[in-house]
Amino acid sequence: MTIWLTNTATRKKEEFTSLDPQNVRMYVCGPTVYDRAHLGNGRPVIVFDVLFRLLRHVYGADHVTYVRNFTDVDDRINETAQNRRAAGAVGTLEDLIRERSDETISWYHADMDSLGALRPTAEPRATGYIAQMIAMIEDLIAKGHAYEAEGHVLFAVDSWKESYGKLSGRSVDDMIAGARVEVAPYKRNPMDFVMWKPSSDDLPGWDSPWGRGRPGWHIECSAMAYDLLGEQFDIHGGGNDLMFPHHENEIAQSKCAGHGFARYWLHNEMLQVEGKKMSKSLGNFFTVRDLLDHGVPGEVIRFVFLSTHYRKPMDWTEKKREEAEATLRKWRGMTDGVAAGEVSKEIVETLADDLNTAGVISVLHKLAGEGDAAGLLAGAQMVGLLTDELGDWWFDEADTPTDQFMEKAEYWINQRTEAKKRRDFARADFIRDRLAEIGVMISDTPEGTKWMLNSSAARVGEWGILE
RNA sequence: GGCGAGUUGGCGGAGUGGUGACGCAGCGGAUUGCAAAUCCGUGUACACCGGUUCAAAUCCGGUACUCGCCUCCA
Repeated sequence: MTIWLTNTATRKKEEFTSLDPQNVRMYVCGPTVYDRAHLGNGRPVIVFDVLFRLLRHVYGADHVTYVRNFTDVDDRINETAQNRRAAGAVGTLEDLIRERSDETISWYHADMDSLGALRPTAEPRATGYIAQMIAMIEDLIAKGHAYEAEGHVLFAVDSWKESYGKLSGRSVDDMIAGARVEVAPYKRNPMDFVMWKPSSDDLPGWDSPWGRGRPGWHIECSAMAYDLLGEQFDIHGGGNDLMFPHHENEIAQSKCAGHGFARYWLHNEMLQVEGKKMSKSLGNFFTVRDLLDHGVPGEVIRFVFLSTHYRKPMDWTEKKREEAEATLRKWRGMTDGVAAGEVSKEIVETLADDLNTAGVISVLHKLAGEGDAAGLLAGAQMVGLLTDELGDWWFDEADTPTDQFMEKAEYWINQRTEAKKRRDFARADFIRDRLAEIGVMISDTPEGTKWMLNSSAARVGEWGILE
């Protein structure tokens, strides 16, 4: 089985080979834990979860290391903590910062679990690797790739000028021409970026050779990847908005420290909402939790995400949500009580072709059309769909929520059957429509009336509307 | 301005040198008290202009348009 991946570093689809098939290593940039994850944050999580599953399938579940960090050094976290302290919260600033990060991480876990994402092998927090970052910065200074200025330590892009910008296809000179960089008199080159910056007393800080301060954003990934994955590893992933400057800076730091760093770079395209960029100003900004709370099952979100290739912009629309739900409802019904078969070769090959998840869904449709429930289930589970964990939103009569609900439902279905026998179709249709509102979906079959429960119905359990 | 991605039938979305993927919707039919579901049937698609080729939606060049990044936003 050959896996093909589009490597941003070469702009080509390449055959993937691992440095060590016994331990395939992948690093993905995780969230800054200042607030709930928005829907866009979910995309790389699902994309790289699928890759993780594929790698585990090909190399074995115990032979893949997947690291995804939590950035818990951030001014927005500090701000929340400061506000809480001002509002009378007890504890030191560090405690309050920790509290904020902890709660955000627990939300993130809950939300991403709802999308059916496996937990990575390791989820390091930046604050746990300050010593490693300091050591790396010292090394870069010693090697002449970084310098201290006014309490800051900056990376000197001129010391790496020939390679800086290669990943994102820019040159230092072009970027300076654009000149959208922070003006700071102490920078040798305007493109130089901060690896360490001083902290005032009301900000979190750690002692360092350059005084009490905190790390810049990029150094954490270089340090953690080195510590957890070694000098060189297989795959580095993230959203394509991170390509520049974040990934470019990671590369500069790590390569200049003498590390081989990542061999394959993967970037997912951005998410849009109804054709537009999701942003607070457009009023189309929402979190994963918002959707879940509005009754959109995590599995439906996952399906919609998988239906677009990861290198294309993905448009979240209400219509896609509806179609995804209808498809999943059908597949869930078809595979209910069925044991998963073998994952078809076609599924794995399609997935291995640069994570063609949309193609996989096509194959799943085909299997469904052929009535191959066992194959459908196995293939879907390969990409994290139709799993037990994501099935809570859907269940049929075999999984009746309560005996009372069951009794009520059967009572009214019998009432309807009686009405039908009397040829009182107005009464029968009334009952059917009300039951649908309550969440009981009826269908008459040659074997009698069957029903299933749609837990996302508007008035679940409101039997009063029938009486 | 610089860099990058994209443009496929009503909608979504694969594919990729040579028989109209697929899903949804639509239309016709079967079935049904009516529905739903299911089944059968049903579609002169590949932004535009050149080029290469026996053959291009697929390769090459250009144009237009859309989107993203260049601001510690995945």
